[in-house]
Amino acid sequence: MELEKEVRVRFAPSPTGLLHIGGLRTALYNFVFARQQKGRFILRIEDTDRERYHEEAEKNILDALQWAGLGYDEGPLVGGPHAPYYQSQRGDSYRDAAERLIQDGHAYYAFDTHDELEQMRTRLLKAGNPSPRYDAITRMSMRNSITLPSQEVDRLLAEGAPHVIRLKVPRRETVRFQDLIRGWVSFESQGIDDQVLLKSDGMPTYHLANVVDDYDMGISHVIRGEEWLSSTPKHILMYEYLGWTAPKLAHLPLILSPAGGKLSKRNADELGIPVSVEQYRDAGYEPEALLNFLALLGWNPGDDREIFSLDELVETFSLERIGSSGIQFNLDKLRWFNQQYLRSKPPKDLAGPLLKHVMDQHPDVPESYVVSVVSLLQDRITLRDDLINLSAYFFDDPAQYDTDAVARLKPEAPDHLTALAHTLERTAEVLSAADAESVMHETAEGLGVKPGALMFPARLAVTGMTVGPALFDSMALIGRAACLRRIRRAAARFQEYIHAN
RNA sequence: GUCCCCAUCGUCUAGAGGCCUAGGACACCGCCCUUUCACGGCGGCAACCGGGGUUCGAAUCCCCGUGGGGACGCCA
Repeated sequence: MELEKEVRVRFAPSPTGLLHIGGLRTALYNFVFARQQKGRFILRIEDTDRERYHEEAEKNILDALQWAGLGYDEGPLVGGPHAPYYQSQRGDSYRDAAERLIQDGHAYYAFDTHDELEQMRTRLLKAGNPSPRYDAITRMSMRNSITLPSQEVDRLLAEGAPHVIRLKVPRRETVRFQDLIRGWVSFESQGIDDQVLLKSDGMPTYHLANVVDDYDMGISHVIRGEEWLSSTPKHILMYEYLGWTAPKLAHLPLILSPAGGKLSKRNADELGIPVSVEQYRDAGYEPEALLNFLALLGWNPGDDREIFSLDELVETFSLERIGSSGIQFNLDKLRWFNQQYLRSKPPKDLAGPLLKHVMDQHPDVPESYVVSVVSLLQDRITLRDDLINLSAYFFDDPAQYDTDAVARLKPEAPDHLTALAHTLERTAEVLSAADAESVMHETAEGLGVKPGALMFPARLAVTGMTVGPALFDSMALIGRAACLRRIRRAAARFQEYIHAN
């Protein structure tokens, strides 16, 4: 029986921009798999592209992971046995590997300039080759250590002439590998470019760096997006030439835009879909909801369960149950998940943002009052911040009234409200919901109308709106004095309105 | 264009040859609950891309088409 290696997985983002929602899903799958297998989750920063590097991007990625609660076992800030976890600081191992490949005849120096490469491409294009590539045939007409005399090569190298190191992809060979999600995948080597391994600035390309690092760091499973599937044969070739066993591979299906194509920044913005994790955080989404939603984007438990905490995910997750087709992003579903999480939390836990907001205007409002408001509102919000928009009348008398509703008011409404105020005035100082209800009934009876007929103007008077939580509960919370004040004021306002029309 | 991957309701999916009259969830539409709105409950609409095989039998296996996606950088 094969001895199972310790599970070590990595999330390897490139600090070129904000952490993408798809990146978070990749991180999540890696994290969950590691926890489940009692393995290690490693964060590695792939900062080999000095042109596109942004310092803030790295911070953004770290912050986003922390917000989501995906802690890593080894990586920036925390270090680990394979530090550094920045590719820009691991230069030597890449250079060594590249030179070994050259020694063994699996790679070569190439001295072509950008212009020469461009010329080559247009030449091939003109010759009717629709996809020009630097392959086994092309390389014979280029300036590299295969075509140039060895003295010339030595001279150029000694001179410090700009050069790259390219992988010497074999002419005719089938490269096969087994993907944990897709099964056997095979490529013919004719279709594979002589990939640049080491750039002229001395930095490795992703392809070299990821192979060397994954080996050095003892990565057992590479779980990454499907966009890497077509470059995997190059990696397989390198593992083979370097004499290393390749890690197990799992290529995740891509998250697609409802408009078609990858869920790119531009693509998504047009549809109003946030694409960076930061945007979701700022919009007020719960990290648990986002993670839960993301987990189900490509994976499913095989039964009807949909709500999973991170721990439950760790328990239930399996690579085998990840699908292989692309997934269209659905913001409605995420909003639904968010609602589920909001409803399941104790009101106290949701009060934060509202409390902060209220404190600016009303420093004297007790926290318990805000929590009561939350418990009244909690079932009817999608985002935590909705509380702020829906709760204004619990703290201030309505500044205006729903205009459509005012227009629908019956002529007798102001009198009814005045009667209601009279009844309310005679109740106890501390108003309970039951009190509010009997006030309503008593008034209606005295007026000879159905209580329902009174509810509508009363709600409008007290809240300024036509919808909201149970009116009696709301009145009890708002308090007798404020209700009285609001009802009287509304009676006057409504009277004016009716006269004017 | 070339190579690779994929294909069940509008969307996410269950389905590993008979359990399928194809199940669940989101969205949408009704009804109930609620003196409002939501929540909740009940119900409805709605799919096996097409064509060939294999088989007694195919959503499930194979082939071809079509469609979608990805990759074709000294980016990752």
